[in-house]
Amino acid sequence: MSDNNPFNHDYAFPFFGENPSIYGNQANNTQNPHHNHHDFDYSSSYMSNLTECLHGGSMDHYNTLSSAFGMNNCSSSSEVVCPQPSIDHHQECSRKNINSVDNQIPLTPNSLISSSSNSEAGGCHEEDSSKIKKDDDQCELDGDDDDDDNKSKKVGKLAKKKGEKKQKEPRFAFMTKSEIDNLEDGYRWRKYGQKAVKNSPFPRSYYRCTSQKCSVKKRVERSYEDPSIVITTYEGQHNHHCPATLRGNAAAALLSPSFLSSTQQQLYHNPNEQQIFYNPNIPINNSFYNNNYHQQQPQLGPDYQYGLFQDMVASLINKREP
DNA sequence: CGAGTTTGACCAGCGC
DNA sequence: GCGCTGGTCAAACTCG
Repeated sequence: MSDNNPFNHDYAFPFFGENPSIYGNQANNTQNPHHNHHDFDYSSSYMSNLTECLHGGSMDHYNTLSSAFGMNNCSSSSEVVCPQPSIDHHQECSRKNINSVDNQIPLTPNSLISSSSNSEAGGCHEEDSSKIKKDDDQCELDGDDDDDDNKSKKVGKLAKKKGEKKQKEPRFAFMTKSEIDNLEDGYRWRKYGQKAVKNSPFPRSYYRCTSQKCSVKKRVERSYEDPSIVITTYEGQHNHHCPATLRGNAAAALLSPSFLSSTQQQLYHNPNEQQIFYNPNIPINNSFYNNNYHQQQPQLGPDYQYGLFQDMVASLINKREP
């Protein structure tokens, strides 16, 4: 499959609510982010590059989006990043002064984006390929292995291809202020696991796309800092159309699976959700939340655009469909 | 009855 | 090597 999807990388999305107070703990906050358009300052190059992305242009998408998002080219970043948004990683990285806001390194351009290649940057967590390939392994084993007892079969499965490096699936994560854990994104998901998360009272749920041959997974967990925020991490790319997509809606078509992952579609399907994008490779530091997230603008530097991604998409839709 | 969920067990990776 | 943790499996269960 050609990499048509500019989100098929571990992109960072330096978009934050420009009015951070809306992410506070006011339960009755229903502010519509679309009311904030007048505050946006999308540069022309920013918009044109992004529009080109939406058109599926021939530009290198990585650079395009990076440019569109006002990022420097960070593909050669040697920053040590944490691919997991989990709390222990945040704390661990914080202890080690890795991308730590405590250390006055608040999401610098280099820390905002990890290598678009599959080479890990030697982070504090490196995933193992054997797990991701389990399904394939199972198919292979099912073919050449009769019914032994399940346990030995399972062990053999897991032991097979041990040591192989996995192909890191593209990940995309975002936070949504919602009371609903499993947000509707148009795709059908089967839950295959739930785990308690260290230092968090909220469990993390694991979902897999129910479509055959689609290996997309997502994790859903609640922020322990702000229980009203749901953190959803998508992994992989759907190889099929969204069952609930289009419906004759050209705007939805713009955000169809051929271009956007379910994550972005959710932007469309849930336009009233407050969403903040973040790079799942970057730890979310407590003090970052406390100092930047709830109380003031994140200090990302002059190259960064502030705003809600959905506003940006809505703006593009309006441009394309007057 | 099929699809989806729950939940305990298992495994791999990592730090110490 | 050991313990901890994240991720996954799969049997049992629930639901429509």
